[in-house]
Amino acid sequence: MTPDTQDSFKALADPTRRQILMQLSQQEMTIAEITDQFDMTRAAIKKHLTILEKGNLISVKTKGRERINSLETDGLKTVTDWLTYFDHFWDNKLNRLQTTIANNNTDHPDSD
Amino acid sequence: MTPDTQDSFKALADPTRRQILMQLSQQEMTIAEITDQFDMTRAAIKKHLTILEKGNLISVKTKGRERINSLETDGLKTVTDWLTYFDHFWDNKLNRLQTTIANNNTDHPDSD
DNA sequence: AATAAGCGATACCAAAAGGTATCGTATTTA
DNA sequence: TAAATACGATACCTTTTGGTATCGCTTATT
Repeated sequence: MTPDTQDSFKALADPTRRQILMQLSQQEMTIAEITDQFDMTRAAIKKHLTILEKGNLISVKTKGRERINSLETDGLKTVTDWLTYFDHFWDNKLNRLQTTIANNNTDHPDSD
Repeated sequence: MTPDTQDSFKALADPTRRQILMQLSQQEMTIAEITDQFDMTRAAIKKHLTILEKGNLISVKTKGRERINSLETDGLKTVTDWLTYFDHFWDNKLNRLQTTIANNNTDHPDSD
């Protein structure tokens, strides 16, 4: 059950799916309820939900003939964890910028 | 110059492009240098770079006949900003979990 | 001046993504 | 029990995506 970064990023790459997540952050919803919010068929929404589930962004519980979808934070954590890799660059950005400006007129000597 | 969330998310949805970003977080690189790190043609890498640039994840400066690509934090910020929308859910997750457990035997009578 | 290096742009291709239509199944409800 | 509801699954279609091959332009290099 290794968190698959690719599945999570891919799931977030579609605007409809991101909107679904925002809806689900407000309340749990069945497939039909989600479909009502969009201009596409239930089958299309179901496909999106499958992708979101694979990306660990939602979880589903069955209740009679209904499937209730709710937000799952695991996939979001996978993505934010990946993004933290760049924190050190974020911190160093000002330094790099200053270095760039300092070296702006004099090209580095050995490549001339 | 509104930051286009879709472009940034889409740019991050490909594993090759994420790897390129990690490379660029270490050092600026030309297209040829990046290509050396991957098992695909320069044309393919160039396409990825164009998508990364559109997502505000890299910037390019021309130096003679070379194009030097460097990491740009704007696109990363666009994505992290979007993700912060779910912070409140993150905080409330324990609450919701407890509520779910409490309601586990008695089906909720209404949709509250 | 001739040649090599670094790159942009385009045409082209196979596979994946996003969508619809349709049929089947399980669960409520009248 | 019969009908409606909520959904799963599949086949099918069009567009997008990720890749190659190729040509040509500009900038070094000799």
